Parts: sequence; structure tokens; C-alpha cells
Amino acid sequence: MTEARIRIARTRAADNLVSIYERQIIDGTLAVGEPLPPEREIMQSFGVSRTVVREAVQALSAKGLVEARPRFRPVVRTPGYDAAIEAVGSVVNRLLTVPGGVRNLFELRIMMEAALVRDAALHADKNHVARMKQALADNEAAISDSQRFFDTDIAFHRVLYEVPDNPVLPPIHQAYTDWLSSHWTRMPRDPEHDHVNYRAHSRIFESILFRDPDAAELALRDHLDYAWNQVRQTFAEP
Amino acid sequence: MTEARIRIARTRAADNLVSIYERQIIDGTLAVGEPLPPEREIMQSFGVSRTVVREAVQALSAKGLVEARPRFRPVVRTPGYDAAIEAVGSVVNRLLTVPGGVRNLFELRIMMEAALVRDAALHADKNHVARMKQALADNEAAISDSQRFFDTDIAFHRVLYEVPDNPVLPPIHQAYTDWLSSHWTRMPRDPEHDHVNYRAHSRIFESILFRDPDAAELALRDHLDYAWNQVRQTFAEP
DNA sequence: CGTTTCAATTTGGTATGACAAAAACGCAAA
DNA sequence: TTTGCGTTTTTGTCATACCAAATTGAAACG
Repeated sequence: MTEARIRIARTRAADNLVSIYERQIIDGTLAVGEPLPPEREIMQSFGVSRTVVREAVQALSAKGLVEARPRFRPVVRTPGYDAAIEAVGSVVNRLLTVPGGVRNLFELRIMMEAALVRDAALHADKNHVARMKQALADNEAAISDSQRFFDTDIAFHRVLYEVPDNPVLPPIHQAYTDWLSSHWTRMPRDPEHDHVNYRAHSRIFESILFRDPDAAELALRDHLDYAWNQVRQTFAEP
Repeated sequence: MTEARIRIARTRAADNLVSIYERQIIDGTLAVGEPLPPEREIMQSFGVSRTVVREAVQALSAKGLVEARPRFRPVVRTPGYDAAIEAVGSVVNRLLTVPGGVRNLFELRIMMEAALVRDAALHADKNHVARMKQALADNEAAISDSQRFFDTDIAFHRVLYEVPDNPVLPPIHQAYTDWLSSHWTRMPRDPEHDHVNYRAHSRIFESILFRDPDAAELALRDHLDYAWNQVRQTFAEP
């Protein structure tokens, strides 16, 4: 993507190594969980200096292909959407610092979940409904237990991301909760909020049961608007 | 995110530099577009070796804070959603290689644009409608001019991402088109496709004009399902 | 005076060697 | 077999050097 736009991006030696190991990891030559060869070994087998090797390893780490902890051999990561989204974590954290960043991401979330509840209302099968019902029950049982309510709240929403059976979606949900949870912990704790939120979840669930996408979307938007009013209080944003 | 989960990740020397320059870039000490100091200068002012400096620069580059082209001084990037999404480009490219990756991302796109046309049908103002109308006209004029039709096609969809006035959305559209365009060159070129696609765009536009979100969503899903059948042919995926 | 050319300087990319500290390993003891 | 300890690897960092490309500034030119 970037590369295409850059003028005359002459090849850095490290890039070769990166693409080579990229291929080896993708086609399975390097198994998941296995450590990369020692740096000196890579040096010799490719005839490059350790500088280049280390640079390549760092690039692979930034791409989320390997997990490089200090002082440890880099190990090949399990490929997948979780790893990818985790790799973009630092980027998104920066987005949260730009003016209005939290609001923009939250609105994106509202838009996504609105689409998800519509989808759920139309396509949720018995299994999904059962899971939602269970999550809802757990949620009700956790009312006024601040931490547990938070967890069950997340669990309820997670089911929505699982309905379309697209493996990209659950990691996105995970990302949202990770990035926003740091603010949710600063949110005012009030059992009254729990009741309101539980009723909102309940309303969403019923709309899905009735196969009514419009009602489901409306309920979801009411719910998240309310949640946003809670979240925004932890910021100086207008 | 990752860092919190890692055991005892003792500070690497480069991390200090990264956070220092991160702060300087965010608070404006280092203006956008300005190059970072030369590596040798950074060495001296922080008393570290060039190895560490180069490692830090690479990390900053991976985070999307600076743009480092080979042989050039790294320049501070304009912060924002474009830069962030571009920084995740490599990650997403990898997602496209996992089995079913293209399909999953395409379905995510369908879900997003379905939500967008619903939103447009409800909230598009005169200005947006005018832009869509113009884009549609351009699209019609480009029929059977393969390259221009592709461009105007993209431009039409882009308007949809601009309606909600959320700065996160246009870069997402940009990302989708970037990823797609690499496959577009392999797609079958047929003027008949252009006609079908133009009529689909036209149908979407009319549904938005009539303030009919259901019709708009239906039209968009038909359109993208058709597009998917074109795209999938460039893959071996079932 | 402005523009172009070209050589000197600066700067990034890479290689090499070295050393401390931490991890991995192997071996011996319980 | 498990545990503990010492040895060997391996990584993190530093220092230095060289090359090639980019930048700069002076000189030549119109």
C-alpha cells in the first residue's frame, strides 16, 4: 500500500529477510509457536550482518507475525485476526489521543453494532438466541455487582459479533472493549445504571426474538447513546 | 495493549526514545512534515548508540508517527486516521492471505456499506445528495472506459463514507479500495459489467433520494453481491 | 541576478567486533 | 524424576568503520 506510493524506495536489505520469513511463516515452513533461528545463524545463512537481521526481526514483530519479548527468541505467532488487531493496538491508542478521537470510535461502534443487531434480528439461529438468553440472564444476576456487570455486559455484546459467523468481527469486539475499558473503569458506578443497561439489553434481545430489525436497531442506539453519555463524562470533550 | 500482558518486559533502551519522540510529536514540539534530527545528533543528545536510535526510528515508523523512506530523513507524519489506517496496511495484507480472508473482509465491507446507505437514506443532506448525483453522472459517462469506470465507481462509494461526517470512515474506504485495487487489475473487463454496476449505483441513489433505507440496503447488497462474484473469480477460493 | 552544475559534505544503510546480562542448556545431586 | 547449579548461548547494547546516496553550497554559466 504505502510502498506503491513511495517514489524510488530502494530495497533495504532487511526487507528481503522480512518477505522471506513472511513467506516461510505463511506457508508453514516455520510452525506456529516455534522460535526463529538465532540471529547469528540467520546472519550466516543469508550472508548479512546482524544489524540487518535485528531490523528484520523488529519489522516482523511490528507486523504481528512474530512475538518478540526482550531477551527471548522471537516466536512465530498464531496467525489470525486476533494477532492482527492486537498489532494495530498502538496505532489505535494514538487515535484516541486526537481531538474527538474517542467519540469518533464510539460512533463507529454504534454504527457497527446497529448493523449487527439488524443482522441478528434477521439471521440469528436457535444457538445464537440461546447464547444471548444465557448472557442476558448472567447480566441480570450481576446487577449491582459492578465488575461482574461490566463483564457480563461485554459478554452480551460479544454474542452479537458472533452471529454473522465472520472471524473478523469477534476480534473487533475485543479491540473495542480493550480500548474503551480503560475509560469504563473510570465511569460512575451506580446500580441504577445497571438496571437501565440490563433493561436495554433485554429490549434488544426481545426485538431480535421478534425478528424486528428496526426495533432492535432503535433499542441498540438508545442503549449505546446512554452508554456514551456515561463514557463522555470521563473526558473533557464537549 | 500487548505490553500489559507481557511478563516482565524490562525497558529496552529504544523504548525510551520512542516515548520521548512520541510525546514531542503529539504536543507539537516536532512540527508535522519536519524531519527528525539526524541519527548521529540524536545519539549524542541522549547518549545512546546509533543502534538504539535506528531501532527507535523504526518503531516510530511502524507506529505511523513518522514516515521513513530509505536513505531519507524520517519526517513527522500528519497525525490522523489516514496515517493510522495506512500503518495497519501490512497487517491487513496478511489477513488477505489466510484462508477465506478476502471473503471475510469483503463481507465486512458489505455490512459496513449497508449500514452507510441506511444512514445516508435517513440523514444525507442536500450537499451529500448533490455530490452523489455528480458522482453518478461521472460514473455513467465512464461506462466502457475500464479505468475511468473503476475510479468513478470508487468515488461514488466514497460519498457514502462521507455522509456520517466521521473522519474515521473515509480512510476505511480508502483502505478497502487500496486492497481491492490490487485484485482489480486481474478482474474480467466487460462493458456489460459497467452497465450492471452503473444501474446498481443508480438504484442505490434513488433509494436514498426516496429516503427508503430498506430499499437502499437491498440495492447495495445486490450490488456488492454482484461485485463479489466478480472479485472471487480472481481467487482459487470456493 | 537567477539558474544550472558539480564537487564536498552530510547522512542513512550495512558490516564487524566486543562485552554484559539474561536465558537456555546440560549435568550432577537429592 | 525432580531440583539446583554452573556453563554455554543468545540477545541487548555499544563503538567504529565504510560505502553509497542525498543534501548542500559554491562555482560556473546564461
